[in-house]
Amino acid sequence: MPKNKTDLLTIDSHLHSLELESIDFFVRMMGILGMPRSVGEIYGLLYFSVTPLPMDKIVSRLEISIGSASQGLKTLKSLKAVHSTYIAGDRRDHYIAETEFRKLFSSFINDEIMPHLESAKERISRMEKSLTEENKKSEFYLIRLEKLKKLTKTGSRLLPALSGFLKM
Amino acid sequence: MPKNKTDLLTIDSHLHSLELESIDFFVRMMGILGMPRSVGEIYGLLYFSVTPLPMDKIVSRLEISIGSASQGLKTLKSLKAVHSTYIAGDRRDHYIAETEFRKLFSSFINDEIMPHLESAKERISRMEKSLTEENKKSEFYLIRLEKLKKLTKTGSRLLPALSGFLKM
DNA sequence: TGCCAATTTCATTTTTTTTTGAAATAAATG
DNA sequence: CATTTATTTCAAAAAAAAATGAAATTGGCA
Repeated sequence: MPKNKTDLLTIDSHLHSLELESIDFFVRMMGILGMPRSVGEIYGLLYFSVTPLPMDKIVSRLEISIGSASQGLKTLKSLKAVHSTYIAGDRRDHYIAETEFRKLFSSFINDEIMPHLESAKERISRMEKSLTEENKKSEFYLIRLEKLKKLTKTGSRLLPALSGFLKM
Repeated sequence: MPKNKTDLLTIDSHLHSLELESIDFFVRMMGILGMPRSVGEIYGLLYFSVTPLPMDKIVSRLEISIGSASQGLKTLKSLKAVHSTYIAGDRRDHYIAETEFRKLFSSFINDEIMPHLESAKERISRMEKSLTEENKKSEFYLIRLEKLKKLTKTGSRLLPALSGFLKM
């Protein structure tokens, strides 16, 4: 039983409406970035948690499996969207949401987008190699290839710079 | 039977290696944007097609179903990534890839991202309403809400402006 | 060192998304 | 206006992605 009103926010079996909205918010946000539901749920829960939460609390409050929780936290850690903190006398890891979205975007871009852009460049080289002598004389093919190169070049310059613009 | 070498690129049953690379390229690109495989395939094929292609050619060359082709073209049309063109004496629509990626991004942002940001704002209002009197006194909750507001504000300013920067 | 709680892994199940193709619809032609 | 051709729709099937939870592993601590 909760000792007082404030404790209502931390009972295992109950999600406060603020938390529900937060979870909903981040499930959709993460969804835009192609992240699975569980990742958004976990981040949404942590975002409004005053105290760091251990995995088993996350599992019980969100009612998700420990597998999902573990995998979701792994993803969030790799994105630097959460980090764990030490709590004296407790061997469990306790997680805190990183609230500087700039950092979050930055690692998302680096981890999820840039590798694709790198391999895209290789693919364009292969396209150039597979141009026949015939095609090489054609404006059409040369222009389209040029556009693809510009696309990847713009992408690999602009995207990493983007997070620098943000002040959040 | 093809009349000459150039026609090799347009035989139904055969995809030139340039086309294969192009399809691969755009399947992955569209994948990043959360688009299904078929959408990337169709765009990839059209991107290096000198002549506009009717749906049935797309179906036979990519070996996809007419349902996929129809749905994929619908998606691409709504993104302004392709448009159809009139060919005299042929009642089929013939499709051309839009190669100004700036336009493509612009409509992607408007169609796929902005609506989410709009509803995110509503969700934040609901969060404010569900703050208890207790919470309202807490720096913690107020700061987190402030950050969410800044996030959506930055998003809805920056994203539409982004395509303006691009010269592609 | 051996035990035990915490976490990760991964084969399986469930859910969601995408594709398929037949039927319905629309649109041009004779 | 009947017919043929092109396209869309949509229920069912297939494929892909995500969640589950038991077993394996890790790592602290007694």
